[in-house]
Amino acid sequence: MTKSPTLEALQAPLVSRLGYLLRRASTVMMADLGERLAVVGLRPVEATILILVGAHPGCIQSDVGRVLGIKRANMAPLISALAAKGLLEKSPVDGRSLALTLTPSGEAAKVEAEAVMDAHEARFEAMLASRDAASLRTALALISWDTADGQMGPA
Amino acid sequence: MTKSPTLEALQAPLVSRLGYLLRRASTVMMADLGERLAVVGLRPVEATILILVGAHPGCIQSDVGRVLGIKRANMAPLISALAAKGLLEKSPVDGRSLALTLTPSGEAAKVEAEAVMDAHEARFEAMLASRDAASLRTALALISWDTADGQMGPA
DNA sequence: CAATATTGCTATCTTACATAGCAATCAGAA
DNA sequence: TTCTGATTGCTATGTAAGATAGCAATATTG
Repeated sequence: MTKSPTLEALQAPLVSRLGYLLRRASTVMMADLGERLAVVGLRPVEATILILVGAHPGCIQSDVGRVLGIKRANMAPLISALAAKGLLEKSPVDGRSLALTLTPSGEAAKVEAEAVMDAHEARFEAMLASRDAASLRTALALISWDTADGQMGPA
Repeated sequence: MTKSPTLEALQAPLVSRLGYLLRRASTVMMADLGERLAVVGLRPVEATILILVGAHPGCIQSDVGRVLGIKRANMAPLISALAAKGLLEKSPVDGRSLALTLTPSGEAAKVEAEAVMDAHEARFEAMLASRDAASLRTALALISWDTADGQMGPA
């Protein structure tokens, strides 16, 4: 069917590249996480927000956006959607900032999401030697914080 | 009473998560690569294709798409654009498949792109202990190939 | 040969993310 | 205090990656 080079051979010049592997691995994990979270009715971004707000009740919407690298413009409808689902509440802390809190069902969703994510991670971590897992975290953390402004990119 | 946590504290529940770090690190590296390649007038996907075709002259368009996880529908305009830029040539190998080859200027662009990517990678690899760099590749490769069909996701 | 699969392609939809701008509000300097 | 500039939430809109659907031509297979 396919002519000369096998697909393995074709990608040879790429598999040695760190950035390529990173993107690939990230895609694979995101896909897996997406599927698993869909069962609970959440997208990865939403689960992330629930976990973050759950860990810091009353945190400010703009701060959440800053930490996750989500722009104000995209943050607004995201939070509104979660609020509309009854998972979190917005309460003004001053004339402009909104403090976020999980509702009881939001708390429940957060717990579910965390369980899903734990299982998800465990599956992948099991593929790695413990030495590699440790180094992986070290390396990824170093790369992740390597931004000009210490500010993060999109979540 | 929940005071405003620092951004560092806010993201605490996330930095321990492998998938989160992966996505972040991937974004950081892609952003860097994007900027650097823009200088040469290429996007990451385009550079990747040039490198791949350059390493395997006469390879089939559909195979390139398969390896990079790019769907036929999106592959067509991508290749056409590179051909329109005079960087590669399509030549029918049978009634339906197209063999891809770099033009001389495509070859030049590929060399430039490879230089840019080498520098790009060196910069990030320099941040890591050699032990971590090695483990990082091992780990990423394992995660990357962990797909149901052995087929890759989007590039 | 007939049935099926593959390839390249166009058109279109969805979704993540970015930009622009607005009204309200807060904070710091004069 | 008052003026100025920055911040917050928000709406509307643009852009770009990727996915889906379907077509015509061709190749492969039973």
